[in-house]
Amino acid sequence: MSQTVDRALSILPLLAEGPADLGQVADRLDVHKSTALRLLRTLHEHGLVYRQSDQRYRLGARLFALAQEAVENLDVREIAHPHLVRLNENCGHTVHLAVHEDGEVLYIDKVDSRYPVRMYSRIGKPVAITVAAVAKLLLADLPDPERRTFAEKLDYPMYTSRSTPSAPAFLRELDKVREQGWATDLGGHEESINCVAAPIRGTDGRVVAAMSVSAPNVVVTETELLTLLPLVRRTAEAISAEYSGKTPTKETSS
Amino acid sequence: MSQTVDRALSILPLLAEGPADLGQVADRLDVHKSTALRLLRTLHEHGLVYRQSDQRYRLGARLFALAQEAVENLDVREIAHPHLVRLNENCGHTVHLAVHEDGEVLYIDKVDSRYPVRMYSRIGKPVAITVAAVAKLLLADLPDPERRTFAEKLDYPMYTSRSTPSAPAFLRELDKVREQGWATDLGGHEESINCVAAPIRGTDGRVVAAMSVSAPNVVVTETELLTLLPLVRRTAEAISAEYSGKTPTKETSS
DNA sequence: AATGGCCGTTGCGGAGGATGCAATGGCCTC
DNA sequence: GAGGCCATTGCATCCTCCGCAACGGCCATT
Repeated sequence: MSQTVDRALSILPLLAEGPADLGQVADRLDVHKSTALRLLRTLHEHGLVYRQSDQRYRLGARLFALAQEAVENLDVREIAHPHLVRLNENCGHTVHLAVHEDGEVLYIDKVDSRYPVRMYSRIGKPVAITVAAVAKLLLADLPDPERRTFAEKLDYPMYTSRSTPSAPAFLRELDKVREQGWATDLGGHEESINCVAAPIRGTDGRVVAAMSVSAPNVVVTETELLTLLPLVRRTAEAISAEYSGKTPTKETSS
Repeated sequence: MSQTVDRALSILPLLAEGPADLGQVADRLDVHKSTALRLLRTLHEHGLVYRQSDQRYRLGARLFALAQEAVENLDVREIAHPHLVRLNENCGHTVHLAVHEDGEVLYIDKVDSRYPVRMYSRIGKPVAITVAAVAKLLLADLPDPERRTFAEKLDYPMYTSRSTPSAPAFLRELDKVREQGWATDLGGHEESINCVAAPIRGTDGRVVAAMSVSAPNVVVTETELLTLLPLVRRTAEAISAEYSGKTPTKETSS
C-alpha cells in the first residue's frame, strides 16, 4: 500500500538469501541505485541491515532482538515449553510446537531428539503446509469456506509418493483430522520420517497451536510411533488446560 | 533518510513492547491514523506485523523466519557450534557465543547449562555491554580512538556493586583485557554469576567473536571457574583456527 | 605510473506518492 | 435506540521520494 515501505521491506527477504551489494539490491528491486541506497540506509539506521566489512549488506542484529521479543509475547510457547521438554524426556524424539498465522504454519518451538539424528526444521521456518501433521490440525480448525478457498490456493508439491497430491485429497484429510482430533504425517514430507500430532485449544475450543512428535523409521516404526499417540494427546490437553487458565500457574490466583 | 520507511520501521520496536491498536500506533508516531493504517498494512503484507483477533497489532511471524535465516548466514556460528557443545559436555556450564555489531554486542548462540539453573540470556538479546566478559573482549579490539569515543557514550548502570562504574574504569579494564587476551565478569551483572571468556579471531588477527562460560557461584566458586580458563582459551583458539581456514573443514580441500 | 572501469555516493529538479482532513460505517455501551 | 469510539475510505494538496547525471575513490590492467 505504501510503495516506499514496500520496496524497503522487500530488501529483507532478499538479504536473507545472503549478503548483497548495492548494485544487486537495486537490480533486484528494479530501482535506481540511489534509491536502493536510501532505503538501505534507513534500514541500517534501524539496525535491520548490517554493513559488513566488504561493504556488502546483510540482515542486521536488531532483527534477532525483535524476533525474540515477538516470541516472548506468544504466551502459548511459554506455557507449552516445559511440557514439550518433559515429553521429549519420556520418548526421546523430536518435539515441535507450531502456530498458524496469515496462511502460514510455522514452528515456534522445538526440542531436539535425544537420538543422534538430524532433522531439518528450524524454529521460525514455514512448514510444508500440505503434509505436516501440525499444519493439518491447524487448518482443519478453520471455518469451512475459508478452509476451502485456502486449500484451492495451495500448491501440492510431491515431496514423496505419499505427499498429499491435491486440494480435494487435502480437504478430505482435514475432515478426517478434525473428526479424530489428531493427525499424522507418514512419510509425506521425507520418505523416512513419521510424525504424530495433537491440537492445543484455547478457552473457546478453537485450535491455537499444535504439537507433534517426529522420528525417522530407522529409530521407530510407524506403528511404534503411533503407540505414543495417547501420550502426545495427554500432553496437548495439559497444555490446553493450562493455557485456558484451568490450572493455576505460578501467579497467585486472585 | 526516508521519512516514510523510517516511520514504518519505528512501529516495530513499538509493537515489541506489546500489542497495540491503530490509535496507539498513530499517537506514538505522531501521525494521522490513516497514515498509521497504511504503514501497518504494508508491514502486514510483508508478514512483519500480525493482526490478532481483537484487531490489535503485534509483531509477526515472518520476523522469526528472517532472524533464523540471518543467523544461518553467520558462518562463525556454524563453525563454533560443535566446539561450544563439546565444551559444555566437558564442563557442564552455560556457554555463550557473541558478536559485535554497530555498537551492540549480542549473543548469537548458547548452549544451556546441564545443571538445573536458569540463566537470563537469550539468543539475539543485546548484552549488558559494560560488564559482560564477551563484550569486553569485543570492544577491547576496537581501534583506540573509536574505543574511546564509544566508551564515553555509554551508560554505566550499576547492576551490582561490582559493575563497571564509569568510562575511565571501563577503558582501563579494556586495556587489561586486550593485553591478557581473555576476560572475566565476576558478579558484575548478577551478583551470584561469574563468567570467563576468550576471543575468536579471524585470519587478520582481529576479534570476530567471543565465547564465554558462565556459572552461578552456588555451583562453582570464582576460583574454580577460573581453572576452566585454559580449556576455554583452547576452545576459542580451535574455533579461530577453523574459522581462518587453517583446519580442513568438511569440504574437499582444492 | 598512468588509465580505464566499477561501485558507492551526492545534489537537484520534477513527478508521483504520501499525508491529513473529513466523512462513513460498524460495533459496543449506556 | 442513541451516542460514542474506532477502523476505514476517498480525495485534494503538498511534500518527499525518485531517477538522472556527475563526482570520487578503489582496483586491475597495460
